[in-house]
Amino acid sequence: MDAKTQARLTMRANVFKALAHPSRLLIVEQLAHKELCVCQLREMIGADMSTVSKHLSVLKGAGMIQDEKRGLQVYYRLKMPCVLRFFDCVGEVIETNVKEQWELVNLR
Amino acid sequence: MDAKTQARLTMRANVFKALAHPSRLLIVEQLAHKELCVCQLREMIGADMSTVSKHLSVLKGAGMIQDEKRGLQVYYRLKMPCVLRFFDCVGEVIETNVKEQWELVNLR
DNA sequence: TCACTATTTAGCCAAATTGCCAAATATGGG
DNA sequence: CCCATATTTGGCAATTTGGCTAAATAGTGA
Repeated sequence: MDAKTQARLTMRANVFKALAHPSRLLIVEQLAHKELCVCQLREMIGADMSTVSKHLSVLKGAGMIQDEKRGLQVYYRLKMPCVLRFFDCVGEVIETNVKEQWELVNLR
Repeated sequence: MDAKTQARLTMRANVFKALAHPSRLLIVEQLAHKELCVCQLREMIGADMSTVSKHLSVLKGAGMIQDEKRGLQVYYRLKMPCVLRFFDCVGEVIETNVKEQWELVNLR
């Protein structure tokens, strides 16, 4: 694998990595509806605020969300709504997996 | 976050986690064209065969690829081609990021 | 300025990931 | 059966990630 391909794939992998955590997926889902501040996301996720802040910085670092400070709060919003299209296929993958496992269990 | 939501998000995150590695992305890209055996993928990736095998088992565990043993070789193929649709958006995200960084650098 | 709130950052530790080597497993050919 | 090849598995060290607490930073209002 040449260096250029390696670089391209690493950048892409980083985008997926940003989505590879339940809390970060919840953040993306919620921001799909409307912008939210850190404290609102903290409530939804139920983790320490510092933890949520770190998750947000991961998503921001990957270019998926934007932040804007207004008064004391920092509001985040989805910058790349195209990532929402991922979820259909992800759901399809999971559905297929579960179906197959179900059939495996019912073998006789 | 209730347990059901947590479970749903964890399953989804696992699908993204499976794609969150350069070598595994290369595997998915290559299998999009045609099925390949481990040794062919090993050449493309340039890592130890055991390493490639482990990557393949991650993708298989996530339900993204299928394997079939024929003779000495094990051939893998893409089971969920819908994941290829991800790549358009991922490319868009990266393009936007790079564009913004470029503009930042050229500020004066 | 001082106190208060919202957020980020730093530091720490546990857990997960990655990649190699070596060993185990499976298959095909003499 | 014996040997060679293809693949998987187990084990280990190095690195990364995740989440907490505590400290630092920033904005608001008295």
